[in-house]
Amino acid sequence: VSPLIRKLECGAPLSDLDRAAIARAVADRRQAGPREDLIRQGDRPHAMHGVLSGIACRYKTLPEGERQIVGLMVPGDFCDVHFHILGTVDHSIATIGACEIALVPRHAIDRLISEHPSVARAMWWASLVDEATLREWLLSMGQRSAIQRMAHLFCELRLRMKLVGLAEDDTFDFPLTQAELSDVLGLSSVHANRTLQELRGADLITLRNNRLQIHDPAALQELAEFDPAYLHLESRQLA
Amino acid sequence: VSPLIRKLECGAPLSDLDRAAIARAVADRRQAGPREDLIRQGDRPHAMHGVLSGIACRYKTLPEGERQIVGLMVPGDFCDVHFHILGTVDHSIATIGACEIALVPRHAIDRLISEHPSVARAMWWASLVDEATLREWLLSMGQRSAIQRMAHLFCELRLRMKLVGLAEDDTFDFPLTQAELSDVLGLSSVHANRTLQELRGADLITLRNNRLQIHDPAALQELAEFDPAYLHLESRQLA
DNA sequence: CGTTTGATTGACACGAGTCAACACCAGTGG
DNA sequence: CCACTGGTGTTGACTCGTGTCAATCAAACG
Repeated sequence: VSPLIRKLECGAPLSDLDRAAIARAVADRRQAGPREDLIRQGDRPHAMHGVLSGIACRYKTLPEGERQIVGLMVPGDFCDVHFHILGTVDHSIATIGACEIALVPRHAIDRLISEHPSVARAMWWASLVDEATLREWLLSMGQRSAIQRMAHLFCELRLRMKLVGLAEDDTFDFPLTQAELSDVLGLSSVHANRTLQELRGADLITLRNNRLQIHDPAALQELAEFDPAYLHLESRQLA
Repeated sequence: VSPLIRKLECGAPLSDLDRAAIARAVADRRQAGPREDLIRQGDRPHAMHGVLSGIACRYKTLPEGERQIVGLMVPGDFCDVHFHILGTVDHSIATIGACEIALVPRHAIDRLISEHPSVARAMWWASLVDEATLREWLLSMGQRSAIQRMAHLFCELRLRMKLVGLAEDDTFDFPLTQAELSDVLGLSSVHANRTLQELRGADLITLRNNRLQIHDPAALQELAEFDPAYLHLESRQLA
């Protein structure tokens, strides 16, 4: 099954008809290379993007070039459910590694939403979870130490990947370079490197060949003071 | 006019009928004292809150008690347009100083939205602006220095207050204590104090008796690297 | 092969946190 | 009227987490 459907099913129960309609809407796909901008700040996007494989990110930059990644999209996530309301976009969206992207034209979204209320509700749920995640990241950034932030991110990604069936054995693809990881966490890349080594040294994780393995999820969650409530999973797919 | 109507008008043009419907929906008011929790993490709120006067905040806390304020609501802002989709709430909402709060029962929201599409669109616009603001705060937290963060916050509040007509002469109510300000910015209260004094020393602002005056908005914006694009104001009410 | 990109390490600097003391109120109650 | 209080703001001294700069190393790649 498409991860997009899997993800939406977490937000609302879907009928076979709903699922079929989603499948039709996301039939148009394209491959995107690594580090490719999908949407640039100021654009007026005409289609919605959904991530089928790989990881994409939202980011904002400052005049001097400092970059902050303000969101990660894993398979199953939509990038821009609602941009047409705001006219222009206030941030950019780019792939991290290579990605497969579903393109949903505006009229297809509109039809999907108006004809399938459950799907509309599920997409609404997903965007509220995104917003809650943003708040949790802000909490992290403001109050957690570097190592806690990093641990917290890994805990979050573990659950999000698990949700779409991509985290067997607490191991999943993690295509971010350390520089990108530091842009997510608001650290310098040097410090990100040292923090990563601390986590490795404590035998909590292994990161090799763009695969991240979490050895002891419970210990990592305790270190991070991770509480999954903000993901609103309701135990539908946890473990 | 109610600040709630003023704010919504920025998101979509409203007819007299729309305005009257909003006015009816927000007719039920209550006074809230300072530092009063309106919604607690885990609650299932049954009514929507709108701020009529004063300032309220969203916040999250860590087990050890560290608090991060993840949003400020000024007059005209709704606190929880959409909570019913998610069941429980993942953060708390509290007043800062004394506030006047409009309470809108669930059924009134539903009716407002279904019978007045322009209002629905405006509320949607408002919640997308909230989300964009969250992203900007995350950028601030990750990449801007303490003094830039503080300057940026003041620039943002100036525009948001102006939007609802509450920032004559670039001066507006600012009821936050320094401790609360530090919870917004992710600083210690000592450092917040010193940063504030730096801004005062540079003759950029005056903060006295819970009133904030911005002497030189342009200079403050330059210091903060403030770009108002994320507020999506479209020059409807700027100056 | 050289070239490039990403990871790693060390030395050092600096922004921000911590702790503790003190000042300045606005209430409050004796 | 005046001590006493508790909350808030202010200051200094010191610590420590993170950033910066620069060199080196490893792996990928044309």
